[in-house]
Amino acid sequence: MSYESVDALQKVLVESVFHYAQDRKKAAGRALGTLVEIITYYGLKAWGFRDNVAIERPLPEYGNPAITHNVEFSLHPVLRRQSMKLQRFALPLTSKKLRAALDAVGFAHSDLTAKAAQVLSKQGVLRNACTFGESPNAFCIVSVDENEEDRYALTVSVLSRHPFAIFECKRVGIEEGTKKGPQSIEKAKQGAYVARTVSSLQKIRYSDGQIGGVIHLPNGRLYHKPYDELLEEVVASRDGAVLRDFILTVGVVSNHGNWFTDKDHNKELKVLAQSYDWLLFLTDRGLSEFVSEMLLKPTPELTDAREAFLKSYGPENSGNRFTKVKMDMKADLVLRNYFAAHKKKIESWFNVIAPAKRTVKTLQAELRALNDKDWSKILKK
DNA sequence: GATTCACATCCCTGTCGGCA
DNA sequence: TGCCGACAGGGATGTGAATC
Repeated sequence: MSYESVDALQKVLVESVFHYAQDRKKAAGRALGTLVEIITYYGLKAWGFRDNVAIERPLPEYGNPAITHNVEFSLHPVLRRQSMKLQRFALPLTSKKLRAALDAVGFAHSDLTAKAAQVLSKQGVLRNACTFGESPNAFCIVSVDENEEDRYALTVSVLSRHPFAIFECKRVGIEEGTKKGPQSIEKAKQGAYVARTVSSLQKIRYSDGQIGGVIHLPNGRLYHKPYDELLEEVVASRDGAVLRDFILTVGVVSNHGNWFTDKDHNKELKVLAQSYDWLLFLTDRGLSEFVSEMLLKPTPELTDAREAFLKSYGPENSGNRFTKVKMDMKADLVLRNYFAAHKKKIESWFNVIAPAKRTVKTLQAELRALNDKDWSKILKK
């Protein structure tokens, strides 16, 4: 059985999983939001950005550091990287033990202030993109690559504090009893505000209705052009003056029957589309295919993910082990394999709403181009 | 040293009611 | 009917104290 609409699917989750909650629909909606985040995160990993991704980092507004926003996923330049293996290792893996292991392989980290964290718990729950050290300009994350019995392979990455791209996920359900909707779109506007305030490349409206882009250069000049043209120029640039504070902003919203048709995008969708550099729609078909294959009609390759999801909810759950941050180790492995094995199918789950006539492939190419810049040179002022 | 718990804070999602 | 402010429940995360 496949579900055409996410609303129908949400109702199935209400009955089958969230029957214990006071507000069953709200709990199911929250869980669907978590699934959109997980699809985005594991998608980014499959695209090759695992070592670049940080989760829920505070990001200051451009030129206004007094206000920061926690950003769901941010992609940062990798300044240093270290692969390592732990043999005959007893869990839990804490940041303290990790630092001792780094000392043993001669990886310098004294410039980073230690941050306590649990990389992998005794119960086999890992922390994705676990941050365990920070400095004014950089921070350090670790990923668990492989595990066999008591042996673990890890990758430690020192990332520049300033990201080159951010991703924000939003999901909005339909309000019961309304024909047009949704009303709760006000929440999605919060994401739009963040998208418009963090990057040095800012949007202005021309009198003819077109959107222009403007960057305030270090020499005091305002450099402006039609937005799409300037965006393309910045992504292709090697000039530190335009790249240093630039952030490519990407929104990922889950599909909703009332939000748009091929001919008509409603007002709220237009707000989002003109706020992010890229706005991706995770379609009903995509989200329902993932939920069906993982939960409702589970395929063997996702069994461990299903178990982790079901263990995470219910009146007697002992902590969530299926979120973008905390993930069951077995579930993590099957998700990584699934997203790597079905790249093409998963890309087809997304519609590109903005920019017009572009594809997900182009977004990947832009992210790779940004990642490949000589950041150590660009970030030197 | 690791784990558990309480608490605070923030974010996500859904709904209600007042107003024009 | 559309818009918007306000509120509420659920959940994620960080911190620090207590406990194992």
